[in-house]
Amino acid sequence: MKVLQSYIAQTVQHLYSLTDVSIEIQHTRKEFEGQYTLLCFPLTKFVKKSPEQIAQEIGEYLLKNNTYIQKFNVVKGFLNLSLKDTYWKEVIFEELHKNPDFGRLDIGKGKKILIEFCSPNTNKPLHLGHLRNLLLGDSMANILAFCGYEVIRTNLYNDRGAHICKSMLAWQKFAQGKTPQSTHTKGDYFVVEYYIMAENILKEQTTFLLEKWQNNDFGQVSPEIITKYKELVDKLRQVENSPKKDTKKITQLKDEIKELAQTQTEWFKAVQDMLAQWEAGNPEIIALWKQMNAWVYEGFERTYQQLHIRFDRYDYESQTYLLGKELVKQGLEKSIFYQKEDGSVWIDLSQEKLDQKLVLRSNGTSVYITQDMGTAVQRHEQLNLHQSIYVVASEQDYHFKVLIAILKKMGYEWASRLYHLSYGMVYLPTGRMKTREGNVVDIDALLTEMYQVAQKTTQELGKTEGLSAQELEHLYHELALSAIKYYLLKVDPQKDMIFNPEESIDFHGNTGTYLQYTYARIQGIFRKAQEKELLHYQSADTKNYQNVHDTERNLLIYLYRFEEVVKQSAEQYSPALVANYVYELCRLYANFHHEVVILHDSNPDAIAFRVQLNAVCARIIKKSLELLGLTPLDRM
RNA sequence: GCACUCAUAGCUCAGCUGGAUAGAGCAACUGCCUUCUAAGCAGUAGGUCACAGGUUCGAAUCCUGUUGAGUGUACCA
Repeated sequence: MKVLQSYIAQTVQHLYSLTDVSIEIQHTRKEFEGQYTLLCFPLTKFVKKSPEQIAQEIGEYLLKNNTYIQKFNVVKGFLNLSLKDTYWKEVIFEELHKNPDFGRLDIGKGKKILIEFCSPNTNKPLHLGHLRNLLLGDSMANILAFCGYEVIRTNLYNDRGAHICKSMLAWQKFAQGKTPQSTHTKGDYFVVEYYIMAENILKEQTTFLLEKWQNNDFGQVSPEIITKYKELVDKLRQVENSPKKDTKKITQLKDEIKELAQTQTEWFKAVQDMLAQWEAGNPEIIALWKQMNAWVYEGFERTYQQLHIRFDRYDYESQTYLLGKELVKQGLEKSIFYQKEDGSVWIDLSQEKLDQKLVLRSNGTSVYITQDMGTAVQRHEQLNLHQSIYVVASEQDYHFKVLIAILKKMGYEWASRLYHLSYGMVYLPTGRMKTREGNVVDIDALLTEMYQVAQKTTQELGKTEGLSAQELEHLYHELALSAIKYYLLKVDPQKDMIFNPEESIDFHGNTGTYLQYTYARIQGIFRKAQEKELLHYQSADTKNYQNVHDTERNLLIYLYRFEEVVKQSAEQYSPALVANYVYELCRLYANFHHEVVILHDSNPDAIAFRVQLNAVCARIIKKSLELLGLTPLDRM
């Protein structure tokens, strides 16, 4: 396409003496004859002729002067060009066939890039939301590495804070020394039981307290809290009694009241007390904290292994949450931040339309954003990074806008290269997942279920003769993974999506299974070739092959786009582009496979060409699958 | 209230960043296993690209407004 573009640029220069015009070429739509189409409309601005006339003139010139042009036709302002078989064989096929690394780029050569993904709390098993995060991060890392970047994969564990103390406190009070080992439970599932216990106690105590408050029984509650409570209740009444019922506002106010009551419960105070002890370094608390987190990490590791996802490093919030305070101090001196009377520190981002933002509490402790500032600066200084990518849910769009704006204001030149790879929510057909309501799909359970479906379907089809039990197990697991991974990755990251469990286990149509099936068929051809002793065709000369079939040409054109797709997916941070590409490629292969017989033909040149084309397809599909984090399967 | 994101077939999603008659899969219907894997292929049916304006040779795509949905919103992480 680039070659063609330069030919046309020369033509335009020769015919109209124009140099700096954009030459717009695209692939010809199926309904029309030809493979490439030049849009002549843009040229009408410079040449005082109709687009049809320009198309005709360029077409005639190219036909006369370019060896690869076979014929052309003009529809309105579209110049459709058909290229000779020699072009497909000698230019396109040659490059695809001779370059075993086709698609690999060096746009990231010498650049170090850090990608942070997953970043879970250490109090519950990983669920569907984490899965989308993990898959996006993993695939993005693969794609960037394929583009030449030195990629560092990191996972930031949210391992401290009140939410962690909740499960610790519940364990301390109720576990009677039980452990994951003693109960034969996976660590993350073990810990979440205590987290849920803690949440329930908090809920019970809150409800109890609210009932008392409604009857004006405030006990020892401080006057400020009482006034605040009464204010909120008044507001709620106003909204409820106003003619247009703002349900969103009502639930918001109700939540605020609940939160207020929560802070007055015994349980909440005990949690806060534990957090304070943790921060003070109480050895007993620290030991418990380490123990419980270790259980969770062990559980997480098993899930990562199942998914074939690895990290190069782990960051722990407990080690980074104090970072950033020094930066605030420096920024205060440079008047990037300002201090209020109560001692809290703020930044004014109203010029960026992001309002005022707190960066240090009045008691001098840091908030979430302070920590992120510190972590970003530390990473860039220690690792000499070119860029950082944060794979984090779209709920935090605002947070990352603020973070990047602050770092820019502080004068870090790399701040403009921080990128928030924001991905949309994963909903169930029944709505949003909520731990409390128990409609959470967690990764382990999903994998188990998919494994069973893969097993059942495979057994019903009965095509796995001769495979050992171990090989079968591998097959089922990889099929299950392929289905899930592709299902989540094919959707544009930034869009919210609905995860329909029934649809995701469907193995027909636009699915990961289909991709694997296509790949397995390709490999099947090579097995057959070996059986029939036809493998010598792999290195045979294809120069004499005439009459390239339509399906072959379509494959060549599409295979050749792989490089462009890789580049785009890296630039747009979207594995979905690779996913959709490889699906379309598999469809074209199925087409080819259906239309021509690869291993039987009266013409040996045809067999040679097709066997070699088959090999190129195998390579590009394999690479695409790997970029998405799927393990290509030779048989299924 | 304000900010950001989204709206395409009954459902789930594409649509190469402004190009031709908007594409797949699922679900429904019809064909195709005596040649390389039928987890497949071919076909039928299904659309006011939320709505209304604007920009221009040309708009699902860009701009403005309206409606609807989601998310966030100053001492939680």
